[in-house]
Order: sequence, then structure tokens, then C-alpha cells
Amino acid sequence: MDAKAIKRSFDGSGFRCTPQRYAVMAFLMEHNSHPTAAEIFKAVNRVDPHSSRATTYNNLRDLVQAGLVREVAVEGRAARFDAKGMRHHHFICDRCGNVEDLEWYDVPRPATRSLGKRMLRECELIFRGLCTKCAPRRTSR
Amino acid sequence: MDAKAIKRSFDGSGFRCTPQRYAVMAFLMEHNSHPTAAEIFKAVNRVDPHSSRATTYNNLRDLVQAGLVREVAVEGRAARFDAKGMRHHHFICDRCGNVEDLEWYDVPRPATRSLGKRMLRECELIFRGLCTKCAPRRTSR
DNA sequence: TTAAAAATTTAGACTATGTCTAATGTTAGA
DNA sequence: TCTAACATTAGACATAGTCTAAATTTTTAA
Repeated sequence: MDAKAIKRSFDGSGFRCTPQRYAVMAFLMEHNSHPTAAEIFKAVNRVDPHSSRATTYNNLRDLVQAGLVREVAVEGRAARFDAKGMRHHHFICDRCGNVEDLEWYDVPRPATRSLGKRMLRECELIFRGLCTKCAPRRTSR
Repeated sequence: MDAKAIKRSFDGSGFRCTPQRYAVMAFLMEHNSHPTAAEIFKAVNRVDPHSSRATTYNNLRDLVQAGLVREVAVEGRAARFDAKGMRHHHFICDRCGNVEDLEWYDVPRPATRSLGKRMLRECELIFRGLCTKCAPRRTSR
């Protein structure tokens, strides 16, 4: 993949591009499966076992803070992560909890009145239901 | 509040309206602060200490399954709950993690094409930013 | 080049949140 | 009133994630 681009994305983030951080970013950019921290830790260490559990968790937090990675909380399950590439919405499966990307489209903002003194940063659309794997096959049910 | 209405809401849910479950429902209907399970447990037992921790957690899960309560996952924080009264959207504070209700309005559904074989159940809009308490006071910054 | 400072990694202890088990209690309905 | 199904409980357990303190690596500045 584009190693240079990954390294460049760290510029101005306040974080160094260490081998451990690079591995996390590269993995997330190559896989849009929204892995959990545990899955990322395992995957990264399968290739080159030089990132500890603590480092993986710390780095994920740093990357989220730097705005390079997004964390997705799922009810009753471990958090999932994705590289903030193209804008997209999320579909979360009621049954298996998997997170999938859905084509992005503009979302109407709430009325200024109802926001009050709150400072709005982003509007996120989350779709729920059954993913392709979990949806019943035919018209049965 | 409307004790009868709370009891009636259990009809057809497959769950009995026990004192412990009633207490959870009543608390959630009187407070729209989106409390965590731990907060609900404490609050309910302050009034009448007859619900154990396990029961509170079990009942919250049951009530969510019955569709009477909604669970809101927040990144890096404990899950929060609210009674599914009027439809509304959620505002989640980046800084303190508090969840607030925002007036409901219709959300455009994604294109059928991009949904594929997925079965869509609901579209949820989540706003992020700083709540009134956490937003900077004046125009400073 | 090198010494000191800053940032990063690490193992493993620790914390928070939530689930499970097995025993006990309660309720609805025959 | 008896019984089967349902519900509650204490406390052990599981999972996900954080923290600490020491070691390592990188950067800065002389």
C-alpha cells in the first residue's frame, strides 16, 4: 500500500509514526471490517510480533485522538475501529454486532433552536438491522 | 406518575411486572438523564433496597429485549439507558460523555441499492460535540 | 558526536463493567 | 393447594480496557 501516505498522515498530529503505530494504521487501511482492539493486536503481531497489548490499546487511543481513526461503540460488545478514509455511515447488525460501511450522504442538521448552547461537531447516522449474513435467506419469516 | 401505564406496558412483552422491574421503568421514565446501569442500581436501592446488582443488570437487558428501554453505547464509557417514550435523537458530549435527547425529525433512508440484502430496522441519528456544561462560555476560543 | 530530555514501548497488575451459576423465593394457573 | 415456570440473589467469574514503573528509542541541543 501507500507507505508514504500513511507516514505523512502523522505529520502535525503530534504523534510519531512508530513501527507499532504504522502497523495499526496499515492494517486498518487494508481492512474495512471494523476490527476490535483485540483483533488488531492479534493481526499486527501475526506479521511481526513487536507490539504489546498495552501499546496497541494506547496507540488506538492516540490515533483516535489524532483524528486518524474512528472508534465505534457497539452495545454489549467491544469497541470497533476504522481508518477515517472516505466519509461513510455505519450499519450495525442486531444479531452479530458486526459493523459495515454504508455510502455516505448528507444528513439534515437539527434546528439551531433545539441545539441551544451546545457546540455541534458532527452528525452521524447509524443504521440497525440484520446484515447480509444474519438476514433470513428467502422470504421465510 | 402513571403506575397503571407502566404496568400495562409490560403486557404482551413476555415479562412480568415485578417490583424490581417496575422500579427500573419508573426511574427511567422520571429521569431523562440516560443513567448507567450502576446509577440505576444505586438510585433504585436508595428508595427501597430490594433489587440486587445482578437483577438490575438482568432486568435492564430484559427491558431492552422487550423494546421498552433503549441502550446507548458510548465510546470508552459505561452503557446508558432511556425509556423509549417519544422518539428522539441523541447528542453525546465529546468531553463528559453525557447523553441528551434532541427533538426528533425524519431521517432520509439510504438507497435500497446500497443496502443490498440487509434488513433495515431503524435509522438513528447521533450528534456529537460539547454539551452546554462543557462548551466554552463566551466566544473565547 | 554525545549527553540529556522527551516520547514510546512493555509486562503485568489493576479497574470497570457486565455475565453466570446454583440456590432460593414468588406467582399464575390447573 | 400444588406445581411448574418465572424471578431474584450473592458472589464467583469473564471481558475489555487502563495504569504503573522500568526499559528503550528518538530527538534536541550543545
